[in-house]
Amino acid sequence: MAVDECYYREILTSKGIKGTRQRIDVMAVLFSSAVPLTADDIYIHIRDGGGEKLSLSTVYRILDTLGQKEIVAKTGLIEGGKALYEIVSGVHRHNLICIKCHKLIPLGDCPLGDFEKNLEDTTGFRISGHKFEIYGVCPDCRQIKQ
Amino acid sequence: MAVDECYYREILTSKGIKGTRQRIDVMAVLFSSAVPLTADDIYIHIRDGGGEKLSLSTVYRILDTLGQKEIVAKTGLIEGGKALYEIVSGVHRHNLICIKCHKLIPLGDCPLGDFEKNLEDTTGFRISGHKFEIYGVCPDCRQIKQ
DNA sequence: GTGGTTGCAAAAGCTTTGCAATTGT
DNA sequence: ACAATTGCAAAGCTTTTGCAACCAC
Repeated sequence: MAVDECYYREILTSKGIKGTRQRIDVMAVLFSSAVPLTADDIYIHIRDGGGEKLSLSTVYRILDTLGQKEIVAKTGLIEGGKALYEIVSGVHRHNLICIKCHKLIPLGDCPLGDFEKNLEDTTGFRISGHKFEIYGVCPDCRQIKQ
Repeated sequence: MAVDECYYREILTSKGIKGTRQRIDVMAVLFSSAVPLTADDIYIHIRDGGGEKLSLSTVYRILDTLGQKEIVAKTGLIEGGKALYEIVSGVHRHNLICIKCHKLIPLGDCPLGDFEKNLEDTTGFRISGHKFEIYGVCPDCRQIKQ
């Protein structure tokens, strides 16, 4: 995917940082994921996928750097004790998470626009964003019924 | 507050676990807090407050035990790398969090009941709960304007 | 008295950091 | 060429765990 690669490199250089192989790989994984990922998820994905050389500490450093450039955001949520990261994008996504099989289903719309607007008026906060995850049991796991 | 103490002890024994000094202290701190707390918050509060003897690992163990008894819940959110815990209550609470000073303002209502009901119908999930936190800049920090 | 709990210290994660080697511009 | 970035290993966190001492029932 040379096209994507150029795109990611362009984003990086436009923010004044180098377009390294490792940064591009991390961005590619995050951009192609519908759900937030842990640093370890990203590390495993790149190591087992492309076969590129990469260390876990580099992933952490890249996530931190991309966070400062507002390309990536730490979600503030944890999964199994690990922090979750996602691409910052105009599109607003939330997930439906199965508490049995841990499947994540991305939801299309965000129903919270009006609520936030109302909140700005009543509290004086300038609202910059929110985290919203819904938990339940997915249809498959309901059938298994254990 | 002997009254509260009896109340907490009663909750514990009704769940089949012992009403120890440490458990009662932890419950007292959590019940009196409007916002979720870290294990360390609770530890410091008890150690510096009542002067009772307590170790941090005990706080973690108590939070785990109370979690299994569904008296307390790990929120799934992190604050400065530490997990947050809160009392499980029928009342549904969410927080407005200032990204500058990290103040947490509890919000009264949960606007998500209808949304969840709708989601159950369209996805087949049985929804059991959700996490919802809103981020922004509080009025104080907007004035400082840095 | 007895089993459940605690304290302490050590271990086990996740994440960060120092430093020499490497790489992108 | 040079500064930025990476890899490795070690350190720094929070959280968990083993075990002897202790305490609520």
